[in-house]
Amino acid sequence: MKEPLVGRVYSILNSHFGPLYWWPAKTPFEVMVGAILTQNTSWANVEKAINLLKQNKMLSIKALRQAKLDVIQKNIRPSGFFVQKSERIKRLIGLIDSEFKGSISFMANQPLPQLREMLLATNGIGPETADSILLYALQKPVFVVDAYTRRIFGRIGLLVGTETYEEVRCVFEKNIEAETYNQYHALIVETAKNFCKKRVPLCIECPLSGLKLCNPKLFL
DNA sequence: GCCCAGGTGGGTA
DNA sequence: TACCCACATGGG
Repeated sequence: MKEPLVGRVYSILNSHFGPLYWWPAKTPFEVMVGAILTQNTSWANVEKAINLLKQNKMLSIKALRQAKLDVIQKNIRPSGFFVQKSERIKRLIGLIDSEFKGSISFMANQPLPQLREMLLATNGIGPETADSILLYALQKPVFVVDAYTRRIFGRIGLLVGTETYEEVRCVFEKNIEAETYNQYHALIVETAKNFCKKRVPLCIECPLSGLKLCNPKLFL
């Protein structure tokens, strides 16, 4: 079937970009906040919000726990959807406090299935946000599926577009090593940022024939 | 001025 | 299940 392509694409992208050391954040909690702020939002706008939070010494679980909603909203305004996102940040902190003693390191020691279930049960945390938190903040072996993943692998022909989130995640998790989940998602985002808007012709080596397939009508 | 961005949840048929 | 829509800012 087509699935071995998942591993092949990883090799191609990894040799092109090299290690990317994701997620772009200094602490696990910063990853969590970033994961909420980036919901349907360009990273450039998220960075503005993150920088505001840093400037105002708001980017800690303690500070955001104490902060009122309207204060959080002023800080995260550049990332858009700031009313919803401020509530989502509060709910995430509420989960950490009520279920994990307010401790992210304690949270990280809990088993993956329960963690994922609790995150998904939190209003405003869907599968992508949950998995970004699990993988990049808590170091759990989960592959993150995002719009870039669907776009790139749709163009390649590996996805038809009707797959559910869980179906796409399973395709990746079955075909690559857990140690590469972190780097692979980073490579996908990097690829999309570098190529999708520039309309670079799709070019990939066929794993069976070893021939390079170039389709000038298909673009990443 | 228009389109889109590293989603999510709620409503409707 | 399969669509629709609201949510909001900032860059191209």
